[in-house]
Amino acid sequence: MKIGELAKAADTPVETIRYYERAGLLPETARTESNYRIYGEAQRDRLLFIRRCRRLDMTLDEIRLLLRFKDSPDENCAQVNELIDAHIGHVSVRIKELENLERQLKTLRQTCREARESRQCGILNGLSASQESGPLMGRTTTDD
Amino acid sequence: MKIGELAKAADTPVETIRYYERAGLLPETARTESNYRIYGEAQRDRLLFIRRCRRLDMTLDEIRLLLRFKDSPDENCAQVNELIDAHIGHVSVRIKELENLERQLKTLRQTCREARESRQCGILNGLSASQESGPLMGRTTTDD
DNA sequence: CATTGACTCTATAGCAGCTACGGAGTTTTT
DNA sequence: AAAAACTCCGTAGCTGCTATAGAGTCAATG
Repeated sequence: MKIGELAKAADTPVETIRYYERAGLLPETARTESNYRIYGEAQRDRLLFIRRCRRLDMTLDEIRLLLRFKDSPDENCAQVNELIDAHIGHVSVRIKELENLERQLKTLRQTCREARESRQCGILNGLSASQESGPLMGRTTTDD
Repeated sequence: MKIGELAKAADTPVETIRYYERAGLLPETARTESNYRIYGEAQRDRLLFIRRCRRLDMTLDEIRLLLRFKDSPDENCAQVNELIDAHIGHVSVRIKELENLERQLKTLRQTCREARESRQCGILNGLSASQESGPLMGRTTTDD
């Protein structure tokens, strides 16, 4: 199949497929006389694999590693397990960070519940650092 | 103060300060005869404001908007409130996405609890898409 | 007073992971 | 035969920095 068909089959923009080739995730493939790329099922499966990993938010580097293991089925997969564990670790750290953030933002939002002049806006004032102590906890101006 | 001192005062790399200037977040500032940037307290506060926002994961575009309101204290701050609400929305969406991801990754991880040959690795096989149905739920090879 | 070291300047390139051009050639459809 | 749709390549853009290179400036030391 040609690149456009592959693009459809894997729901991936054509540009991205070429990008993956350049990035070394997809091998350089056969070409027609007129220099069009031609793909087979194996390549499509490989691309689907990549996309699946991307949907799990893996980096291209991580995916490269996984592909190496796929390409050498005799090797021991311990590193794959490690990678996934590490990835899970990153994700859960990020979740905690974002939950923290969410809490801070909501607290901040409380400081200006209604529209008013910017100079009195609790949010702007809250962001106008003075003490770097708590996570924006020190209330400044409030509605109540 | 010179840029290096400001950098210390706001715990921000010198390069980043210059970057913020180029990006229009910090105004072009006065210079010494020898073309060194000179900053006052106002600029330092502005930088601290920016950094505080960044720690809340706001984009530079969002921060630019907030700065506009800070710069015109007479205006109504409704848009500030909107921005924060929208930002909270983004963050909580992202949290949900990541929680989903975490669940998927953990499920995937279960499919290969011990090291073995790559060809038998439940993770690699699980990622080797076949049906795009569930969130990687279809168990393939398992340890038990 | 000369030299070293720390600082500053600008301009430019790099990171990730694409996305979007522009301009040319090819293939398919009408 | 002409038009539409596809493909090619190279390059530039996005975000928010970070890291060079090469030059100039300033403070402290020998």
